[in-house]
Amino acid sequence: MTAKRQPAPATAEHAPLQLEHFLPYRLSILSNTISQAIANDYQRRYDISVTEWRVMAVLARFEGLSAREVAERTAMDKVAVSRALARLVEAGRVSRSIHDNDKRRSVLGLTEAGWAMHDEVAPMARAREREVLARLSDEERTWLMLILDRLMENGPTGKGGSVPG
Amino acid sequence: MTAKRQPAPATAEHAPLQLEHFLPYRLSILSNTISQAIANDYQRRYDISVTEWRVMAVLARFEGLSAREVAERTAMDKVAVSRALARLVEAGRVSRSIHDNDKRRSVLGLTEAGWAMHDEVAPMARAREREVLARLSDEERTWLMLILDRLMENGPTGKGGSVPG
DNA sequence: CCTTTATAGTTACATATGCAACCAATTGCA
DNA sequence: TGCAATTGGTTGCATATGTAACTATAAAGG
Repeated sequence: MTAKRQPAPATAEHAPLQLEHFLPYRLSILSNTISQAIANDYQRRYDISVTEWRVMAVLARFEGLSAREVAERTAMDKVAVSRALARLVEAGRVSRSIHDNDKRRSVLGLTEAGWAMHDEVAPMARAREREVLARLSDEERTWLMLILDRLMENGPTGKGGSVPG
Repeated sequence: MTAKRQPAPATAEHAPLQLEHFLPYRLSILSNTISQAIANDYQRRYDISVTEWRVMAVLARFEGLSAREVAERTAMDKVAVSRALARLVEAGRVSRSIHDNDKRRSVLGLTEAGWAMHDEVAPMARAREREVLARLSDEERTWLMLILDRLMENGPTGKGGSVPG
């Protein structure tokens, strides 16, 4: 009959991770929960996924990008972008034409309907972000931004490229 | 060369999101990149996924948990845990028996092989974490921990507990 | 020109994940 | 007891995502 629930006796020899203090784990929980909370605001209403929304957000700022450029700006891979675009074009939210001087490239932009949706979702997303940041003091917010900049410069692992794969 | 991509003319009227400064987006990139970097260290070598590793990490600290308790401690849902356990038991890394007084519950723990793997992977994971944190000053590290605590207390959206236990 | 190599984007397949329905053991309570 | 409600866990199905292979243009070099 072994002891009940305490940290396993093996602890001393094995030095297990404390997941709840482990940075990657905490970031993952935090990130998922926040993104999910925002997504809930629009996913059902507009039948759109997070990746699709990100593509729209980029196209709202940069008119006429190609799919590859969208991939760069969203840090998504090109397959994900391709699929998101297929759905968005199908739904009439994004327009796609072919580049004049390079028939491989597409030229992308939001349609009227795309803009209409964007103009409803963007403020909701910003509101959620404010809600989260409201839990912090001014000082903490300043540090957070600084720290994120630091962690992400040259890619989060410092190895160079981001999102290894 | 065509003019460098400017914010679309529509910007003024539509106030698009600046994804690269949007907290949820940045967290998501950072989190994925770090987790992926760590996962690369062990995924191929041991044929194990991030969720499986998390289950093992919890079982390394708490011997004899049930599947539901593992789910609580990892913030994964019970289906994910069930599937991770199926693979881990199959691979001989986790032992599963039935609770004496409640035949629904399983009683889980690492096997010899499980411990052996754990003892190789845990130090690598910790090393990666240190690598990331090394980009910050002592002061920044302190703030980061504080800020994460703050953002995650009562669940990241402030709506309800998400990492109980 | 013709061949080689690179680039934009799509498709196919295999795996992962989320949700709902489900089975079985347990508990609550009339 | 006996039956409804609850809980631990698994399974099925529908989606999502990553990797590699593929098509089509384009660029580079003989």
